[in-house]
Amino acid sequence: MSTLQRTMVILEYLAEQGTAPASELIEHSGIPKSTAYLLLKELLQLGLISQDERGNFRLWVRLIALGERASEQLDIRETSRPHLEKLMARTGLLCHLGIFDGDAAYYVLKIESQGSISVRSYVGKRLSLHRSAVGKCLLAWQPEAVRESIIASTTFEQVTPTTIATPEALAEELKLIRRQGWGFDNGEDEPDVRCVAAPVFNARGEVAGAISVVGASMQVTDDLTADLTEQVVACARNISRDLGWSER
Amino acid sequence: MSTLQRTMVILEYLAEQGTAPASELIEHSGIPKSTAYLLLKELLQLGLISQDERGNFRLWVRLIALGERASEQLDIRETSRPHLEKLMARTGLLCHLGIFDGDAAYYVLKIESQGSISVRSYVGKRLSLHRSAVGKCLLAWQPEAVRESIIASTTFEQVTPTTIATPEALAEELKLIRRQGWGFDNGEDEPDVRCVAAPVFNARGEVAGAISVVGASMQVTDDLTADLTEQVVACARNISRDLGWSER
DNA sequence: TATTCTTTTCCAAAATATTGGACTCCATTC
DNA sequence: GAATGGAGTCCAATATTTTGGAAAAGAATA
Repeated sequence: MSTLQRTMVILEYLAEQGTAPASELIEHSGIPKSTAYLLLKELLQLGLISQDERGNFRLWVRLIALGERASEQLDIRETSRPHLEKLMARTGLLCHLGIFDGDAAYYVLKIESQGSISVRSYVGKRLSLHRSAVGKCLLAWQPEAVRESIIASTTFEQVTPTTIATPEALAEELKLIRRQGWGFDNGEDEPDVRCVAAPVFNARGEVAGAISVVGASMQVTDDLTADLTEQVVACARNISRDLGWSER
Repeated sequence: MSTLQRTMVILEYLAEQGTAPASELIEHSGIPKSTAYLLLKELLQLGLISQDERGNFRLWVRLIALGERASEQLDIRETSRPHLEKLMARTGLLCHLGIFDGDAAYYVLKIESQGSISVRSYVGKRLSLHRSAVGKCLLAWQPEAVRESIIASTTFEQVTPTTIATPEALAEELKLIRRQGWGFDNGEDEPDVRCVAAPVFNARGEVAGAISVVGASMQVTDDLTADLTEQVVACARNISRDLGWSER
């Protein structure tokens, strides 16, 4: 495992835990003690982490700086923001933009509704590709080779009663999503949470991201779904147009 | 130069430039070609950067995720936000919170005023410790050893007519800042930009950050300064209290 | 299509980082 | 105050990464 991979393990762990002592980082990462201390020292020097008076480490200011610049420079994020704000205003629901990376999706923009619901989400949240509406949308429009390979390497833990359980079922659902032009999540990752998502395309016609509205199942009732879907799809299409996409 | 340092050079360059081809990164960083390609490949795999169809690199989603978590977990930032919002409402000026790291200060929070001024700043912006109000405040209350060593290693380029030019002048000014409890910047980094800053202390009485209000010199006139200073100092004190600080 | 230029990959030698284990330091317990 | 145990450092042997140069693959031009 390279230094960089090890670094990511440590930073990700701190991102989750907030703060941790060296011993915990060593145990979690499995890096030999002596190397770990060298690595931590270097991360400190680079301002990626800091250490408080009790010796605990936490993420630090250089990461904030880099993350902020990365956000600003992500075109799709800035393009989507006004559209998602409108969508949120209309639906009153929590809205997200997610993008695909490697073997997962990540929220990169979150527009909160006033009556903040109990659904916990945050920018940077990692989403499974087969247990989230955004993930499934992103996966559905990946090039076939990528899609196949991801399906093949997915492990289908049964997280809730509705979690997709087999590669066949997933492939089938992705086909459905492509056909209808939008995806959904009916409590597949967290019970009682429902999402509707739609893909956003760039000028080259590739899927650049996916937007979703999220709500508790009492908010996203079956009656509402049709209307909601229409709004999400329309919003996604508007963003795509702003990104230079045009149908056919 | 270690892999991690090289990585930072590349990421920082992309943070500045937004996007760059491999050749440019190689030239800028001075990393040998073959190593650079290996490094870029690894950064791609980790989702720290991405590559568009033309081969250009840019910062990517894992950095957004890490930066976002780092922000959220920075207590002083969340504690300061409401106070700075109030300060902005009262003064109508751009407000910042900056923290110290190693040999520079960084903005970690920015509260913009409506009539957005021409002063360009952003979260993550790196500030010189001797040419900014926030930097000078942070430096003024560092432990003496740190302060001395930073003064000794500072290079005093004359960026504007008012830039502090010698170690002696800097030491003198820091003494003044400590005595009066607040700092200022009279176009020392950018001509025509004025700032007033005050230090924020944590429960242990250490300087944890500094807040500032920024404006063009026509906005921050001499008449206004006294009143502004009072407000900034009061705001900083309130934040310090929220962080558990108590005077003596 | 041939030619040139640029980008990217490949390789074995050289440089660098990593490692286990022993050691120091310091706080806590007996 | 001796004994225990955790945290952190140090070192020379070992493993890994880095490197320049050469070659391959692509792009751009003629």
